[in-house]
Amino acid sequence: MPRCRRQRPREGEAHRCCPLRGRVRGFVRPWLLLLLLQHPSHGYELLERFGQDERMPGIDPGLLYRTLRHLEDEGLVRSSWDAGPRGPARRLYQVTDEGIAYLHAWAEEIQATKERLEHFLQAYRHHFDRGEGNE
Amino acid sequence: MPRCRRQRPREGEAHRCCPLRGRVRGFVRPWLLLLLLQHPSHGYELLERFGQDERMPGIDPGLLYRTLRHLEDEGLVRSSWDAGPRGPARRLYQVTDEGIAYLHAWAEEIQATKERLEHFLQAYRHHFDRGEGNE
DNA sequence: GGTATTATATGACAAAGTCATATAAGGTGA
DNA sequence: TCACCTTATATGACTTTGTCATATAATACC
Repeated sequence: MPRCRRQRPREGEAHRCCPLRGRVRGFVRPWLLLLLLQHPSHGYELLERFGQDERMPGIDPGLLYRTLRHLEDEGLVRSSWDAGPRGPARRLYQVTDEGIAYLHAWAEEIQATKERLEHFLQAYRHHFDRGEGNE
Repeated sequence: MPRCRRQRPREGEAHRCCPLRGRVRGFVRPWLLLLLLQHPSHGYELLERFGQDERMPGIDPGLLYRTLRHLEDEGLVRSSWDAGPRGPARRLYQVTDEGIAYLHAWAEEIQATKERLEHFLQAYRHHFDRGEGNE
């Protein structure tokens, strides 16, 4: 795999290859909504729920908490402080009606994206299946 | 659909809703490599090829030209000036061996992403199929 | 009291995408 | 010749998404 040549490594450090390269992005928001719809959670728990299933995208804590805040700013989720059975209080999120409408729109978009990925894979396989024997 | 509340509209203009919202991104580079592999093109032609098929993601000219340059910086494509039959000279791109290796890696990643999207859609449908009758 | 765990959060930055606009060569017609 | 259109490449300012490192604070446990 080629390394990124644009990003200069920091002083005294090995070159750190761009981790984004090779990953389709923009998929965290609908997952958060769906997980919260399955049952209301706080950030830390969502972090664990994301980590448990490898079929879900990995997530960075900073991104998770910031995304939750954004979703709340936009009225897609609502939060309330909850003094759990132990540990510090946590912010419990749940999806609003607007959030559900948003999720439906997202699901359609994801369906379309899935079809585009399928089209790509089909074109990709077609190219290399045909080319294999001739080159 | 909810509107973005973070982005302020410009003076005298209607609020312009975030077009990114609701779209899975990060998919332009492999498409460029595959299109160029099908046959070498210059930027303007790629722009048209992207526009012709709705199963491909839309692309902005600025992003296209910049992405081509990045791919070249990274050694994934090579370019040469080509004085076409008419109009100004254009930069003709073709994929390198490194670019092909990169595309193969991308294809695996896209396969995995497609499966993650399927998993999302499945969980989404499962949630709403079950919930529909009860609410 | 000191340390680990639980929990939320911010700052600096990289990467991808959007929108507007600049620049320039070449073709065409008045 | 000049104005204007098409073809073609490119840059600047900005937003959004994601990464990595780190800060902060309450609670639990020894």
